[in-house]
Amino acid sequence: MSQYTPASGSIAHSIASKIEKMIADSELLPGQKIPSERQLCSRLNVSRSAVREALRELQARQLITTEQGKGSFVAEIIPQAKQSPFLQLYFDHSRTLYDLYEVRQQLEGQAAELAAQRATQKDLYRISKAFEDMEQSQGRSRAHYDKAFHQAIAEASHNPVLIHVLASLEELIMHSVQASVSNLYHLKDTREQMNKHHRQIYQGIIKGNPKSAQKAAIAHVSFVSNCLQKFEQQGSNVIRDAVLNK
Amino acid sequence: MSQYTPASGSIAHSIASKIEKMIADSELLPGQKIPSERQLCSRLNVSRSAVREALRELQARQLITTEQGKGSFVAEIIPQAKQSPFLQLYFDHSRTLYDLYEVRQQLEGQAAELAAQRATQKDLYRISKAFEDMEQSQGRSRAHYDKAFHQAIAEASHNPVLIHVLASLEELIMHSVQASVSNLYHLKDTREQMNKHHRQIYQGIIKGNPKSAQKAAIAHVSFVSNCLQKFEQQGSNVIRDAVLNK
DNA sequence: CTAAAAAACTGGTCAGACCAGTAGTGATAA
DNA sequence: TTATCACTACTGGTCTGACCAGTTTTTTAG
Repeated sequence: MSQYTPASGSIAHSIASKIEKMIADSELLPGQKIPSERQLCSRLNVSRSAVREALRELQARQLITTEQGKGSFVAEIIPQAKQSPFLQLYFDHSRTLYDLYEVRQQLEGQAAELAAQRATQKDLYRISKAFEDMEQSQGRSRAHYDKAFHQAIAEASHNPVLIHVLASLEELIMHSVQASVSNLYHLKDTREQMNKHHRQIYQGIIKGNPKSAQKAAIAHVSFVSNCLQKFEQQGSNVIRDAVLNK
Repeated sequence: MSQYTPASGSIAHSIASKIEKMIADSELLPGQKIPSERQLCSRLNVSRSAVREALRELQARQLITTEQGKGSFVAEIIPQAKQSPFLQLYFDHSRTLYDLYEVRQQLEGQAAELAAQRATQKDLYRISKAFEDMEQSQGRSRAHYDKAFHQAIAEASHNPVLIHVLASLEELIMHSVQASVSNLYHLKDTREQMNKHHRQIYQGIIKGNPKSAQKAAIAHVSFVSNCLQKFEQQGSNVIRDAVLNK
């Protein structure tokens, strides 16, 4: 076949998308064999290199597995949703979680500091509401309000870059950590400590005391980081025990 | 080259792993260009198809982006910051530059602080070299060494997250600002002020004084930000005059 | 009928060619 | 002088056809 087709994106990618769709539509079932590369070539009227790159893409995304001499097969397990690339990258280093929190600590501190300086009435209302919701909530929903609280503070900094970066870090952390922050709430003293931190941050912002808010935010993130670090080491059995004993 | 190497897994995958590791180790920074496919071919002594499949794998995992005619680039840790409609919205406003520097200020401070604590002999050597190169250089190349200096410090923090975020911010700043930092050097008093800052940062790190280094870095970034802000307002005619009068 | 050998698959790699965008260079025209 | 445009030398994208290295099937020799 001649070599034309300017194509949108790339042929290889469009092939990958086709196969992906077939898998998604259950036309190809897990464990099932995918037509051989040479078959796909002639059927789709493209070169083998294009097909190979397409398969390599699906391979990287763990949608298929490939064995030399045998063929390519639809992967058995698909469940894991897309997780952030950079995290997968760091997954080996357990230090990564610490690194993430180290940076986050600094930026949360800055966000709280700026929020104390710049928050409008509207911002203060939102922060107050988030704070109260958080105090009253329990269990799983607590994590949600926790997040909302921090986000409200970030937005009150009125620095879009800061907001954006913090949101990115949040996402990385979410994907990274197995023991969700919500688990920490199951330990009584931990919970009380975090409440205390939150109140300090809140007070600092409301009263327009930047340094106080910053300091509290840094202490808070630092504390959470340390707790998570401990759990990472001991495994999550501690949490389970605590939950069971409750 | 002949085609041997039964290889474990596959050549393509091992190439991908190599590049992945370089990204993880911050040897390749976000936004940075990856050697062209043909360069990688000859350097690694493999065929282009193998290289292409490796890049396709990294592409699928969103660790790199590829553009026809341009090349492949390490992806940003801050997802689609440039495309983010949220940030794009603010990009016109000159305030955005201020926002960028506000965050950068904080992170450069942290980087300097950590560098003063964690820098190895190798790090110190690199930082020293960058510092001396910068002091001796003039004109356009100065901006290059300036960047290298800050980058060396960031890497000495040994926090990959921090390194990547700073690199991403650098990218955003580059895109945002018309008046390059290098222009600032054309003003004598500005130049001297920056030299002074750089020396303070350098001394703080070399002597292992985190707080001093942090403070100097924050002051430095703050100063640069203010200067740029001024020029943005007045237009760049001031710079031109200064250059002409020299 | 069985077991070993051969043939016909499979994916993995290599080589060289050409197409299609991009960017820098230099010559030409205004 | 400056601005424009064609040209050239990059970049990635695709195609072709060959050979290597495993796996499976078929054939063949015992």
